Amino acid sequence: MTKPQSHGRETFEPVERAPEAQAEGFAIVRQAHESEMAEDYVELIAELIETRGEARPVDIAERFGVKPPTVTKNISRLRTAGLVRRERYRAVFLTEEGQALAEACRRRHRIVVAFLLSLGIDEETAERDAEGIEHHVSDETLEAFERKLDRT
Amino acid sequence: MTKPQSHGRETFEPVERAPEAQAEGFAIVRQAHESEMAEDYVELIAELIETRGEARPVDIAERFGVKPPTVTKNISRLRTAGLVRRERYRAVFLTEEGQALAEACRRRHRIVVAFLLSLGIDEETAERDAEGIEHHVSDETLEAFERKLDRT
DNA sequence: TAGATAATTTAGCCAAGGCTAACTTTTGTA
DNA sequence: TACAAAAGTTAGCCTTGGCTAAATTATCTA
Repeated sequence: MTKPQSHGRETFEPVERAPEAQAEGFAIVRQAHESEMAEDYVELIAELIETRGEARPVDIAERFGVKPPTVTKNISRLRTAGLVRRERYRAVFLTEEGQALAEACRRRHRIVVAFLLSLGIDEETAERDAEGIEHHVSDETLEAFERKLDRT
Repeated sequence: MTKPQSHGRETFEPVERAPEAQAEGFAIVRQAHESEMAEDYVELIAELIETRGEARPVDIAERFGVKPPTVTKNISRLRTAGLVRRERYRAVFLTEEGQALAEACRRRHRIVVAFLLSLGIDEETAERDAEGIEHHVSDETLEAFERKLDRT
């Protein structure tokens, strides 16, 4: 089934890593998961405000494929985190902090998508994979993506 | 702060996507999160068995940076899922299915790491980013990574 | 402008995956 | 071989992020 391959480490024994280093890596991944919700929301909210002037819970729910009560709950978490400002039963807006985060996330998202496209991946797949990948791309890796793009 | 860039879409308006397509993308990401635990565990268990003959909960806990009770709980979930076989108070082993999954995950992991290294990213960072990224790489994207590696 | 419809929230449920404290079993050694 | 230390489990707690059903508020339209 798995045809013999031959790039780099493929044939080496697994890289030996100190348990603590490995544990730290998993801690980073767990942490990334915790900020994913916030990042996805501010990103989408910024997009909705830009394209239609406001971000309504009903639209957020539709885009995420989630029910309205879930959005209400998450929005209130974002409010607690200081990323979002709003009045009950009204549309959602971003605080300064929320805007800054959204800006950074959208930039990263664009870079990841562009990078995947540059590998010859189709748009649909690039967009979907980027959604999951972007939250786990370190600054170093993002820079590497940019470098590759610039010399295309 | 953000210097003007110029790769691909960077300067375009956000890609307009149908809400359903976007929702499906997020559903896929959520699904990936649900299988992450299983994938990380079988991957590590396979590694431990290979390097020291058995996978003990205490070692699994250390590598993940997690407490033993968490490992017990998750192992029992894997058992329910048919990925793992074991007796109480004993080391953990993989079922056929578990081994197959571990094999696929390790292969994917190696490819992602090798690909990041090929971009000039340092080992430590490549290893850490791969940990998060690997679970969100589609078959198409994995193939694209392989193609790039093969022509290096 | 009143009443129907649409949007939002509240309350309460669930599973996942963390944790600590306390208990049991296994292992290693005096 | 008995007992101390190490490993594993159990019980019970917490937060996150889903859900449904039902209540409330806003909006649209006849």
